[in-house]
Amino acid sequence: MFREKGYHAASVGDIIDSARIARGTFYLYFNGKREIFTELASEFLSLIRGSVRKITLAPGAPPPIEQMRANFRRVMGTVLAHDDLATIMLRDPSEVDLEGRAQMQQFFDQVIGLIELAVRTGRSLGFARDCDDHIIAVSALGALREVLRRMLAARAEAAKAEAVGLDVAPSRALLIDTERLADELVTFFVRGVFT
Amino acid sequence: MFREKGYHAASVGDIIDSARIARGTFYLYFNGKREIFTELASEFLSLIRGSVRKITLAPGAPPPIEQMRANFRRVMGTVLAHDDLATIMLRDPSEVDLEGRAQMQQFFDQVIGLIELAVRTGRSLGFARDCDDHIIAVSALGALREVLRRMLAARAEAAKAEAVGLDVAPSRALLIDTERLADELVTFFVRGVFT
Amino acid sequence: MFREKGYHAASVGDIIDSARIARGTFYLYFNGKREIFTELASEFLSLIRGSVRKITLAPGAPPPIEQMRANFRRVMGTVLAHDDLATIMLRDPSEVDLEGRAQMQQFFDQVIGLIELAVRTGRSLGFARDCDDHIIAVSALGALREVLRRMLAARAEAAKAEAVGLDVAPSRALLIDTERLADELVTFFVRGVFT
Amino acid sequence: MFREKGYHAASVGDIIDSARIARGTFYLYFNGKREIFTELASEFLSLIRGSVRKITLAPGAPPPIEQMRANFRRVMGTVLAHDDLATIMLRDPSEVDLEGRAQMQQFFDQVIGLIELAVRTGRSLGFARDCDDHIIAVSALGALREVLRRMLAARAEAAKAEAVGLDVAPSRALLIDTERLADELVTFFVRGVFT
DNA sequence: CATGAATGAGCTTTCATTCAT
DNA sequence: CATGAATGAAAGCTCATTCAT
Repeated sequence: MFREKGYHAASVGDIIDSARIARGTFYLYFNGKREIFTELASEFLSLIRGSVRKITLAPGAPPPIEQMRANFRRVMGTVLAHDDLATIMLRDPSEVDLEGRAQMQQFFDQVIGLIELAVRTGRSLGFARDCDDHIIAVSALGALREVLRRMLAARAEAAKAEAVGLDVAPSRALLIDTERLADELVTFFVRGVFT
Repeated sequence: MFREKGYHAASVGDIIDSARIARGTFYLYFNGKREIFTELASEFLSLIRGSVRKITLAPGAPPPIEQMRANFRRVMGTVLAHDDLATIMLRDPSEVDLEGRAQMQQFFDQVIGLIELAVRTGRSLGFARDCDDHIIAVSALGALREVLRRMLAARAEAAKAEAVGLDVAPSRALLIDTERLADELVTFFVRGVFT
Repeated sequence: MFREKGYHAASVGDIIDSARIARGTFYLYFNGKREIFTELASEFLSLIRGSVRKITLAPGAPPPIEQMRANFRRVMGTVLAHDDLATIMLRDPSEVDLEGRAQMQQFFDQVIGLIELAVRTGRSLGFARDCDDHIIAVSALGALREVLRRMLAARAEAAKAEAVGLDVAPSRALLIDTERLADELVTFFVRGVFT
Repeated sequence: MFREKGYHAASVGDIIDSARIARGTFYLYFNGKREIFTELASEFLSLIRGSVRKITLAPGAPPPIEQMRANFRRVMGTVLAHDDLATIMLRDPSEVDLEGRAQMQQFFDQVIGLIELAVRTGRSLGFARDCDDHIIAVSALGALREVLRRMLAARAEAAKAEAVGLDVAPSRALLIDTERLADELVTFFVRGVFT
C-alpha cells in the first residue's frame, strides 16, 4: 500500500483490507502506522547494507573499479528482488513522518560517506582526479537513486501494460538487465560522458 | 508552509494564518489545496524553463560545454533566488497528490529529453562517447537534483545556525558559490571521476 | 449528556447529536471532550462560590447561625437553578479525567477550609464544642453533598414520573422546599440528632 | 486496578497483567469487566453488612448510643481491612455501569433505612429530637462516606509518602485511629457542633 | 483448565471545503 | 470582495470480548 499510494495516502484501513486482517490485529503487531513503515524501512536498509562490500586493496583482490561495479550490481539485484520496499525507500524522505525520516536520512548520509571514501582512496592511489569529494558523492548517490527509481517505475509500468495486454513497453532503456545498467552507471561515474 | 511542513502536513489553516487572510478568501483565489500547490509548481517550472537555453552550434557561439556550464549556473541561480519554491519542487513528486504529480513528472521528463538531446548532439559531433543516452540523462538529472536539494538544505541549516548564534556551518562543501558548484557538476558530467 | 450518562459514557457523538451540530463544530468551540467538561465545571464552581458569603461578626450583622443558614439556602437555590451542572459536579471527582478532577478536588477542599474556619471561629466565641475541625468539616461537606445529590435525583425522578403520568413521588422527604431542607441541615449541623 | 485507575480507566488488560493470567482465563471466571466489578462490590457489601448489628433495646444491652458507636467502629475497621474494595465502593455509583450502579444504590438505600430506623426508635424512646428522619439519615450517610473516603485517601497518600521517604503526612486529622474517628463522628451525629 | 491471537464496533480528533452573510 | 462559522467524511487508535487450540 505504501508503494501504491505513498506514506500519507496509504491508510491503516487500506493496509488491513489488503492484508485481510481486522483493525485490532494490526495494532497487535505494530504500535501504529509509523511503526510499520519504520520496520519496513529498517528491513530494506539492512538488505541494502548487506549488498555493499567495502572496497579492498588487498593483494589478489579484483581492481577497485571492478569491486565498485560488483557493488552496483548487487545493490540493483537487491532493489529488484525487493521492489516493493525499494520503491518506497528510494523516494524523498521528506514524505514520511519526522521520525521515519531521520532513519532514511542517516542511511543516505552513510552511503555518501562510503562514496567519499572510495573517491578519496582512488585519489591517493593516483586514480581519481582532483575534485570535491562531497559534491561528487552527492551527485553519484543522486544519479543512482534516480536511475533505480525510474527503473522500478518502468518495470512496474511494463508489468501493468503486459497484464492489460499491451505489448508496448514505455521506456526500454531502463528495462535492460541490471548488469548492463550497472555498467553504464559505473562508466558514467568513472569516465563521464564527453571526451 | 509547503517548504516548512511538506504538502500533507501543511494545512489550509497554516496557509491562511501565515497569509493573514480568511478561509473563504483562500477559496476565492484557489479551488483548493492542490491548486495552490500546482500553481506554485507551474511558477517554479516556468522560472526554471526560462533559465535553460538550447545549446546552439551557430558560428560564433561559445563552445557547447561552456553553454552547458552557463545553463547549470543559471538554473542554480534561479533555484537559489526562489529557494522556497525550489525546496518543494525538488522533492520526489510522489509526495503530492496524483494530479500535481503528473505536472512535475512531465517537467522532469522534459529535462531528461533536453539532456538526451545534448548528449546525442555531442556524439554526432564526435564529442561524446558511446553510451545509453536515456540512462545518462536520468543520471545527470538525479545528480543535479540531489546536489540542489542538499545545497538548499545546507543553506537553510546554515541560516538557522547563524540565527541562533552558532557559527558552525554543517556541510561546507555545498555552501560554496554556485559558480564553483556548477563547475564541479559539469566536470563530473563531462569527465567522470577516475582517469 | 454528562448528567444523563456520566463523563465517560457521554460521547462526543452524544453531545453533538443532542446539540444538533456537526462534529467539526464541536471542536471549533472546545479543544476536546475534557475541555467542555472543565468549562462546565468552572462555570458551576463560580456560581457556587458566588452563593457563599463569609460569615461576619460585624456589629449589626445577623447571628452567625443565621448567616450559615442563609449560605445553605443560597447554595441550594443555585444548585436547583443549575441542576444539570450540579448533578455532574456533585458526583465523585474520581469519575472524570485527571485534569478535571484536580479542579473539583480543589474546590471541595476550599469548602472544607471555609467550614473549618466557621467552626474555629464559633469555638473562639464560645459557641462550638471541642472537636476536630477537619473531621467536622469533612462530615458537613459530605452531608451537604449527599443531600443535594439525592435532592436532585428525587426531583429528576419526580419530573420524569410526572411526564409519564404517574403521580407517585418517590422520596417525598427530599422534595420539600429548599428553605426547610436548609433548616434541617443547619439544625443537624448545629445540634445533632439526639438530646 | 479499579482502585488505582477507577472503573473505566482500568482495562481488562490491566487486570490480567497484574493478575499474571491470560485474557481467556479472565473470561473463564467472569462474564466480563462489569461482572468482576459487581462481584467485588458484592463482596464488600457483605463485609460491611456483617459489620453492622441492629440496635437492640433488650435488657442488659449497652445503651443505644454505645451500640451505634460500636457499629461505626466495626464499619471503619472493615473498611480499613479491605481498603482496596472500600476505595472503589465509596465512590459515587454514577461512575460505574448502569447495572453495577443499581447494586450500590440499593446498598446505600438500605443503610439509609437502617439509620432512619435508629432515629425513629430513638425518638420513640424520647432520645431524639423532632426531625425529618430521611434527611437526617441521608446526611449521616453522606458524612460517613466522605470521612471514610478521605480517610482512605489520606492513608494511601501517607503510605506513598513514606515509601518515597518523605515523612510529611498530608492531613493528619484523618490519620488518627479509627476509634477516635468513630467517636468524633458519633458525637457529631448525636450532639452536632454548636451549643 | 488455560491460552492469547484475532476481532470489530466505537471512540476522539482532524481538516479540506462550503456558503450565508 | 472578504469573511469565518459550520460541515462531515475519514483518519488513527482502543479495548471488551471471542474462540480455536
